Amino acid sequence: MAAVRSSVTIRDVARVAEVHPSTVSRALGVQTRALVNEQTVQRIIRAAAELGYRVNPIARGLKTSRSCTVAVFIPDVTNPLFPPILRGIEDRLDDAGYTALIVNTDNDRDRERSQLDAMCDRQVDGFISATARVDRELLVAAAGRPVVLVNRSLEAAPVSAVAVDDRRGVRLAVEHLVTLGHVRIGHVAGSSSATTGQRRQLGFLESMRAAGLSVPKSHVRPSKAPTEQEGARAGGQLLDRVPGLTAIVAATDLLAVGCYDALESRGLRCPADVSVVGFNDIPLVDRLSPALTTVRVPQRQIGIAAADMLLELLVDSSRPAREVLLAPTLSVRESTAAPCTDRAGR
Amino acid sequence: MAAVRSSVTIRDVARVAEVHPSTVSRALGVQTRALVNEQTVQRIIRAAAELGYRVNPIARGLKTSRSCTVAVFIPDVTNPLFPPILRGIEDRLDDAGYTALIVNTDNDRDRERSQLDAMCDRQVDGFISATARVDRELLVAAAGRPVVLVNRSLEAAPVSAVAVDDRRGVRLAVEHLVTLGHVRIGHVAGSSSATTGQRRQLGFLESMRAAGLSVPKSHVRPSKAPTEQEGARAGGQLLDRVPGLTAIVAATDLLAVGCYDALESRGLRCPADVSVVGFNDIPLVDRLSPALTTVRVPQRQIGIAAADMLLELLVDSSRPAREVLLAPTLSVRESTAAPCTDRAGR
DNA sequence: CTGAAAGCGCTAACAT
DNA sequence: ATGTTAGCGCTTTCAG
Repeated sequence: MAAVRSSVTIRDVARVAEVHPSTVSRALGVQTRALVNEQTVQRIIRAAAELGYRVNPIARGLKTSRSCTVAVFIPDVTNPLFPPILRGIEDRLDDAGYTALIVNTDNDRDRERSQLDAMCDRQVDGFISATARVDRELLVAAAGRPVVLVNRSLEAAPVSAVAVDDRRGVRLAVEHLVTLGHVRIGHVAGSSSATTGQRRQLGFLESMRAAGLSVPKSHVRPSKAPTEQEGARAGGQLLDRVPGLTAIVAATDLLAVGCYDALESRGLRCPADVSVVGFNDIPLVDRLSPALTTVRVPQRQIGIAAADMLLELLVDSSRPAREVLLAPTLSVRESTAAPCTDRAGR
Repeated sequence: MAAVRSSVTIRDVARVAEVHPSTVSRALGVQTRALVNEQTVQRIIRAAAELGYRVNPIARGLKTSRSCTVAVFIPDVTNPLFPPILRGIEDRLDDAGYTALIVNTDNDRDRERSQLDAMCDRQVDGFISATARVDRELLVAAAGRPVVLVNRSLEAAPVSAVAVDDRRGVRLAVEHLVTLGHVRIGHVAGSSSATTGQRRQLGFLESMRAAGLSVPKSHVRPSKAPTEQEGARAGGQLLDRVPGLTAIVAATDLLAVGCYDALESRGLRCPADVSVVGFNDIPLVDRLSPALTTVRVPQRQIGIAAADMLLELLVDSSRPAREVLLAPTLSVRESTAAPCTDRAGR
């Protein structure tokens, strides 16, 4: 009972249980337990508990070259998008006895490369990557270890992935605006080098068309980074160049917040003059003024699903790659309203 | 040059460099390099590079019982307070060749205990803990490995710690309010079981006294958790029970946001009727309406300092424990203003 | 069903 | 300055 910490080895247990160390190993392993007499198993388990034995994963890892460890690549924990995903991943991995090693890449290619090497050195059993850029070579470098992508996908190679259904999310936003009576709707697009950015833009074009609305090129403005500054810049361009614009769908909450700034600096009000919809539903956007209408993404579920998928691959790495899309919902708040019918110069 | 991944061992390098494996080990170790002929070192390094050799930390760890790994305990990554701290820790540890293992404890005692065991099993070299509760026994269980506390301290034992100077932070807030002309100032206190909660409350009492202001018991309301709900509850009590209250210092941003709710539900305006000050300066509080005046905490610096401290201890575990307090600053925004001189029933 | 033996890749005395 | 030897704690053939 008394858990005497540290350095009780398998040999100590063997001595007490009066068996050979290898028998202890067998008795304590879930897979191999069947190979040993039930009586003996009990005796060994009792001895182990008595001594406070705990298996040493390092030693085991050296022998088996498995570490029960998974590398998780994200751009930056500090981006409020990722903590819930991370939490989901960690909780799930933890249940399965795995530990996550978090790597912040800042979307820096060199950093990604070197950390990938470092993680391989540490013998991680697999990878979950939520970074914007996923080079084929990185996957190759994963050296046959399973990889699950989050919010990204790779056309070039069949890699398992989990993501929110971006197109559906944008469709919810557009349909909401259309129902309110909006016709001239603009899109502040995310980076086109990110899968999410591409898909959300595609979703925007699709659902506008489905609603019978035209989308001249000028209605879509790209942003370089999902920041308030970029949102203000791109949103501002939209406002300046599209006469009669009454609504903006932003690819990201922070971009949407930037649109607030763009509106304010032009003396326009939200939602009276222009409605704004965000994407992600990060903390506190429900308390802005106006509270942001946004597409809610089940971040934690995404993390859980990604971890589940990786765990499956860890058991059977031959499983075919598949992509899971999770359904978003729309949180309607104060930043969207019916368009004002009588507008001055706009 | 060609980095052939996987399983190039020290023996392969030895073969190519035509030396004994142990010489390779010495030549590649920073500490032991001096013991071997410069020429030989060069030859070995070249051979290693050629073969794409990478040391196997698992094997090394088994031998040295060091893992170049550090466990970081936080309540929850999802709390916006922690990501910047985490980032600071990870960046610093990474520079030193260490990897952080993040544990979300949810302030759950059992979870903490079991994870502590798990981390010991994984042979972490040290601990950084930012959890609210730090039991002595946990430290004991750390089994002699160095520990650094973040935003916490332990009277009972001499443990190294890094934190923001809570008292000074609250003093900045109180002095700001006093300068604006406030006299009846209330405090929504954090959990008294957390060091930060205690210190901020102490700081409040101190600085009120220093300003010559009285603080009846009714001016301080405790909260059970740093959430908006608790802020609304405790802040509401303050508003209901303290006639003529014109300002609230909250122990946390989220508590402050809760105070916004309490004000609104009573038909009071911020800052016109009551000023509110928060603590931490988490993302987006600068965009609330009104933008929250709050004590800015150098989170990332705290993380960096904690990692530095642990790294020192890792080098020399006999270093005496010390506590480092980092200076906060005040971000004055819109939620504070001079008190209204003519007020109706309040 | 259990014991014996070997070895994962590395390091650290000890010897030369 | 380098080689020899032993072994970290565990798993896994292979025998019995």
